[in-house]
Amino acid sequence: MIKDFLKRIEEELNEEQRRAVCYDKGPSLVIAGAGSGKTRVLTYKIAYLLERGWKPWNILALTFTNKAAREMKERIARLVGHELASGLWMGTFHSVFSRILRKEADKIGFSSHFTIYDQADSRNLIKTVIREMGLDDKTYKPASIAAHISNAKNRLILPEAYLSDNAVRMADQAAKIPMTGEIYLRYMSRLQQADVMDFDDLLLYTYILLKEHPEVCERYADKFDFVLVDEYQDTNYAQHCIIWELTHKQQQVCVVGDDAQSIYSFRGANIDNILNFTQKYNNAKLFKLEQNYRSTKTIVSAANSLISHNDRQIPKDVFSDKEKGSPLHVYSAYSDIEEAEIVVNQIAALRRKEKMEYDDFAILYRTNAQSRTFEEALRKRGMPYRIYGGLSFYQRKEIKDVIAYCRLTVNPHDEEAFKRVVNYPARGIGQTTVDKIVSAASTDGVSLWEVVSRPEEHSLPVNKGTMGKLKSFTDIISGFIEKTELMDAAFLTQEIIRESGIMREIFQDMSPEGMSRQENVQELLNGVQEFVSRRLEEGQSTGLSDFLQEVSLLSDLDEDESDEQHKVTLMTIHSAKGLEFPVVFIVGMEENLFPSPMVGNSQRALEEERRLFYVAITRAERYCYLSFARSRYRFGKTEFSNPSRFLQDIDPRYVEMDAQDGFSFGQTRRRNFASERVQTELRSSLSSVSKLCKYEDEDDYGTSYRERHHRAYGEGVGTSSPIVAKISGLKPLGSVNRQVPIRDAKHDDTGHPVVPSPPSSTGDNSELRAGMRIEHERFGMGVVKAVEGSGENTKATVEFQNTGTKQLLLRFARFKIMSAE
DNA sequence: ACGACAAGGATTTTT
DNA sequence: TCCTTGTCGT
Repeated sequence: MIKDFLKRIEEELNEEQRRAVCYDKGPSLVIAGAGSGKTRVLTYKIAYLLERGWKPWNILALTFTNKAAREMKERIARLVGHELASGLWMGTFHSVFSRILRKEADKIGFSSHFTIYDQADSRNLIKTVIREMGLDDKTYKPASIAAHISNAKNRLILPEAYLSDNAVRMADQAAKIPMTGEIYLRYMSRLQQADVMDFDDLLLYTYILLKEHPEVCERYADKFDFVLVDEYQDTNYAQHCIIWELTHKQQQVCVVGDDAQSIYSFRGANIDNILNFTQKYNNAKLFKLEQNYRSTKTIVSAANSLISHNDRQIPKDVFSDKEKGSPLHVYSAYSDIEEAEIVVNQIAALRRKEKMEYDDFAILYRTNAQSRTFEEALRKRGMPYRIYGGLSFYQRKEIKDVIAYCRLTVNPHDEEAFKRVVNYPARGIGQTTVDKIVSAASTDGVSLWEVVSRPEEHSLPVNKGTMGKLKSFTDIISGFIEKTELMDAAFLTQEIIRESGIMREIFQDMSPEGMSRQENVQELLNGVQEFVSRRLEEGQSTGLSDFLQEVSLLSDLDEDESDEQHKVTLMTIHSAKGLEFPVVFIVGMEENLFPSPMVGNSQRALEEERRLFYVAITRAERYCYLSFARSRYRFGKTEFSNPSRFLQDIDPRYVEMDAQDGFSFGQTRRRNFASERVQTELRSSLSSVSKLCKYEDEDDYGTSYRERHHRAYGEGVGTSSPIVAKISGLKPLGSVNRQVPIRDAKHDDTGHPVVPSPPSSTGDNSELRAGMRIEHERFGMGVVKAVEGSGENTKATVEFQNTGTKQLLLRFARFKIMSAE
């Protein structure tokens, strides 16, 4: 068994990768250059440990995204089987820690059903606190205070320490926000009061738990015999410290990352974690994966020459064995409109000459605002495209509303959820009433829910009519709470949508925006249903609380690959990290845009922008185009700009200038001033043209009617375009998904909640034997590997063609037997 | 309590 | 420009 695996390692990994995989004699740092097979090393390493007899439940693997965790789990399952892989402790920092925190919740003053505030909730609460303290929210800007607090949490500074830290005090004084510490203190106690944590708390409290309860710390440190961390360059101080607490005793930790791709400092990531790792773990072994399997020699060399301008980095020599390839092309455009045209022309030319598909191209930019001109240019040419960025699925109002009801049901003390839905749909409970509730709550030191469910005891000064309205609201929520034990998440969510009045509110609005809201809610219901089916098959609980735990830490729904068309990709460089494309256009290479003007004089910040550029270049497999515009429409008027200094950071040997116009780094040339009016006129005529043909040839266009409406109404296509893609595949409204009968549910006897019957399986599955081929409703075609257990607990191990090996509880699994062989 | 209008602000965003 | 936020009037 292990022999086979070693042979596989021999065949599929290069020498350095193999060394990194097989090293298990202590801490190690794997510096993985761009495109060097980082994920491959991580997955093989975990598989190797399993083959060597380490137990999956003793291995902890941490990632930053759910997607990364999921993909890695799948790849490991393919190597060692689903059975072993499913026992791994693998997930995002936040999801793994929230799991631990729920288990140990009583030790840190929370219940195991605590809910989670997203950034908006947290900001709202901070705003409330600022106002309650009588401070001016022009001086104390909630967003900025929230950033200060988040920073403090990421650096493990509690309110008490914050208040007594002199350096911090001076800094806040200088910034004219001396009360920040007090706001922080109140904010924290308010969260605890509501039995809620924000994203940063999931890290902060995990650290506190480990520090204040040595026996707990020891338990987990002993449990996790091996800890692996992906994207280590993006960890913050808190994450670093937690990892240290868990690993310093056993010293079995492997962190993987690339310091050259550290681009999230604005979210607290600290590049020093990776730079100083070998000092912190002083016998740590360093591996460098330097062979790039993605890009041409020229692209790799160009990227190297760029990044060599950074001082703070781990020396490495990334190289490629691929063809030399063509140089990076730099285009100079007169305007942003022309820049877009150049890009679009180039796409057309390459498609023709090199037989490329639209999805071979990516247009990468520094800021989302730049997408528009490209969108218009692509649309004008009838080229299909997809824009990532903008509002994610779970940030849409209608989704947040439903989730807020769910949160309130699971944790009625959740303040932000309460405020969000107490008057939605409108039930005549206005701001004044809410203010009274809040004030009564803070006088008595209880939650809003506590006040409204026992108004007499907390002397709530409202009139009879309002009291009645509050009563009917609490009755609705109490009704949901009673059902949490009886219904699964899918049924309860439907119930919530129906009984809360959200359905009436949303499903009568037939405007295009209304339709899209309906579809989103529908999509959420499908998601809950999928969650429930999956958990049933895996024999796990399916309550609303379980669903909420998962969904609170999800940023977007899974991408639906099935109806994937060939489309040009438009996204920010940040969101392109980890991806690759045969052809990459990096646009807007201008001073005042990239590097961002926000970097100021900070060397550190400038180096991060340079790393961002490095990330952008290294996304390209074969061709990389850079472009800048000498004039750009920004904030309503035309601005002139100079080429980015970063263009000079690339060794000219790897760059080719656009023939028609070399570029100078001096002043913008005068002809641009002369053409300002022409540009403006051109712009308005173009936009009117594009208005005229807006809905023409819809089917061939990148965005559908609906997608454009999302944007037009500020709902964003978003990272959500996968969702939009899903939506367009949905049935028109009125026909409702069979599994989630919103309409039909009206006829249910809602007065008597029942335990839902599990999804009916397609027939008697007792016939199932190993070797049979089946077609599963969601997982597709598969072969039965084994059947074990009896009666209700009969389980089958099935190897699916595309989705890996899964264990199914026959009682719940939905599949058809295709053949006996 | 809600719609209409004005003013101000405007990176990047894995959880 | 375009989006969010706040104020004002009904």
